Amino acid sequence: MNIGEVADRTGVPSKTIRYYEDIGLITPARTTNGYRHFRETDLHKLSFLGRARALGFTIEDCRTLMALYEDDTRESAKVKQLAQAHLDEIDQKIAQLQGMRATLSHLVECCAGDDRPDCPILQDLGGEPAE
Amino acid sequence: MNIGEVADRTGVPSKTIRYYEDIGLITPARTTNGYRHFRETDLHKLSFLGRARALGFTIEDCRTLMALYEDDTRESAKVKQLAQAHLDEIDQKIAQLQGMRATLSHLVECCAGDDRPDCPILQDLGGEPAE
DNA sequence: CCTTGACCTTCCAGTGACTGGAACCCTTAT
DNA sequence: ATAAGGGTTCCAGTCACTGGAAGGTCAAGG
Repeated sequence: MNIGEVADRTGVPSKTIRYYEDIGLITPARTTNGYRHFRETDLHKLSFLGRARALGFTIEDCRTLMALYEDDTRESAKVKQLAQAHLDEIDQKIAQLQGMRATLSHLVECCAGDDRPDCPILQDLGGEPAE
Repeated sequence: MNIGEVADRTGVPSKTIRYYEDIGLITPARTTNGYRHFRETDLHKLSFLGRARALGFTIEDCRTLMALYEDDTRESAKVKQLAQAHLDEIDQKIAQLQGMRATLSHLVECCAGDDRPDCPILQDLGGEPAE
């Protein structure tokens, strides 16, 4: 299978697939004309990567997860630890965004949003405490 | 005032201050020895930038916001529009992260996390639907 | 006067995870 | 013969910094 079809079937763009080969996440075979030749295992790996990335795991996490996936003697504790750490990061990000959201939505509500220059958003950014 | 003190007082790192000058967000004066010389207005701008960045505005948004801040004839509607658009983005990000969080926390809960290899997290990433 | 240490300067490279584009090769159909 | 639609490599750009090297400046202490 060529890269285009793989991209279609896994949802991972060709560019990204080439990039993943570059950084050693996959190692597709080559045909005599130099084209990449993808087997089922490559498809499977790419789908795995796509899902892991969609869950927000970093590339390095994905590398580790793939290694664990292919290791029959793994301890599930390692996987769980990685996932839990990632979950904690997600929670932190959510909390940070919610903090931003709270401040910003308050400011947006306070701003008249008309043709006059008075603006509590700019006042706040300028250092005047918003009420 | 030199860059170090400005960094301390605004909370914006020296490196970042130099970067902001580089991209034209601030234009501090120079003393004869080549050191940057910061006035109160520069401090004020940097604090403004620090707060805007903390709210997650992009650098380009900050540029626009600063221009509006310094424009006495601005229409607050423009500021509000920018802030609202950013708020929408934040909401999208939060939603995306909460989606990840939901899936991941479910998987983490399902995983025994012991010395055995069985792991619903990897099963799911590998394409076997999680229950 | 010399040195030490804490500043400051510029410039270049790297981060993460791609993405866009140029320049070129291969295959198939018309 | 040629055109379309694949594929290939390689280089540059994204965003907002951050780290580090190599060197200039300044105030204090010996």
